Amino acid sequence: MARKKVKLEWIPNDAARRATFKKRRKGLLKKVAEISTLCDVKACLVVYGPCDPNPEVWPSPQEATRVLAKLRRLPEMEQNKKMMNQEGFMRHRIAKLEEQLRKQDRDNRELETTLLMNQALMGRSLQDMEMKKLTSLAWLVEMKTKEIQRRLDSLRAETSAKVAVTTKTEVKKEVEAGPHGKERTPMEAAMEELQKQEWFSEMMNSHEEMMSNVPFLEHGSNGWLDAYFPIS
Amino acid sequence: MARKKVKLEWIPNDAARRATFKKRRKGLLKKVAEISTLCDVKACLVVYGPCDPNPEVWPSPQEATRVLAKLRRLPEMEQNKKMMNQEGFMRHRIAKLEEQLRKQDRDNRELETTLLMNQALMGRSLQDMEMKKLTSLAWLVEMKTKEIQRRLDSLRAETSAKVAVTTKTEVKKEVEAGPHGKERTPMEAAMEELQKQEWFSEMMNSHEEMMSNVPFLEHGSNGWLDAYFPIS
DNA sequence: CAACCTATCTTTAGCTC
DNA sequence: GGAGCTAAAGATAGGTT
Repeated sequence: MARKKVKLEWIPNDAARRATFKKRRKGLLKKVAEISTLCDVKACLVVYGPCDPNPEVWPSPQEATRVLAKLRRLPEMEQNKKMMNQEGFMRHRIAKLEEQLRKQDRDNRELETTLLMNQALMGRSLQDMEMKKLTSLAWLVEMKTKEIQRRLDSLRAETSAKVAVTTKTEVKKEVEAGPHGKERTPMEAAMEELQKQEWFSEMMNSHEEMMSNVPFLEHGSNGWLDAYFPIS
Repeated sequence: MARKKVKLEWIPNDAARRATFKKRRKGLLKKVAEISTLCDVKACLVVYGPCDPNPEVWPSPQEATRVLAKLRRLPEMEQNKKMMNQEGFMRHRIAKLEEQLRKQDRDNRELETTLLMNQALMGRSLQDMEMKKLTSLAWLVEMKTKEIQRRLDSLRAETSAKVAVTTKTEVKKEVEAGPHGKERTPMEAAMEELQKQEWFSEMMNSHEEMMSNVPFLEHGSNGWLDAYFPIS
């Protein structure tokens, strides 16, 4: 942008590239902050450095994560509406899952808030908060914590009762019943096929690890599932 | 930035704010793309509009998701370390809250995955698949079908020739049970499933028209076909 | 409301230290 | 490598059509 017009292409010179990167990243951050202030909109920016494994994030990892969370949910809802509705029961299940997701999201945010409160409390107390205020605030936080704890517990109970059983078991039963049942739906048939895939069983058996390693959307726009199980 | 210097604060005027928003968002997107190109770094940007529920995303929802996914795993124990530790118990509570948060996050992702699976199974892949690919797929399946048919026929013939003595009905049963039995190949299984799909039948019924559009031979390698329908 | 205009403000490439 | 400088390139506020 100056002294010489630069072509929009990879800068071969190592030093020049790093310099440009630093300058521009700084500029970007400023711009994002500006639009966010001027127009009062939510926004987030993540820039990975060429070397540094942890990226520059704006406005904060928490916000960014939350912002992204919405991203995941909304686009998919749209697609569902467009799906051929010949399988209403499926849609019903999906709707239920989505509702659960939203619920968990709310809880998540609540937790985040509490966390933030605690952090803020801690930070401030170290600086300028008098003991009195600290005490009362601590009390407030305590209450809040317990309240959340109660909610979590009940949710957990409710969930393991209604949800976990409903979701996982139901699906499993359906699939297993497939060959013996009467008219298994295409989806059920597909599920049955799915279960025969080695990778699938492995996945289902190691949820924990799976979650962190799922190559979620690394394939084309269709997502990885298409590659593994495209037909149905 | 022009004509008049604007203070960095909320723009009260509604129209002006929206105008600024549009312009600046555009600019931002460009900048992000630029730094990404010039310095070859991963980056993503999400900007929510004031009204529009779905945000502007760069470079793509998928990429953004992936970029932010990393963010989730690494982040912030760093900031906490910087806090002076004269209040260890507080830190302890915070740690606990964070753990809860992480757990909920895992659950969230689990739900998301389940949801995705359901959606995918419901036919998302079908919807997204372009006609060309479908056509080619149909062609391939056609070939496979015939191949299997031939195999069946020859087997049938061979059997009835050699084992004419044996109970014919028995042999016949065996043969026909072949594709449906335990030893059917993945491909055969897939075939079987395919045949149950309505869209598939329709396609096979309008075979003539399809054949004129098959781009199959133009593909250098099998490309995506392998993914969709691996040749066993 | 979008497209275009342009004076003015902001960013930044290339240099120097 | 980073800090500072400056001139050129780029972004854009406010206005016009």
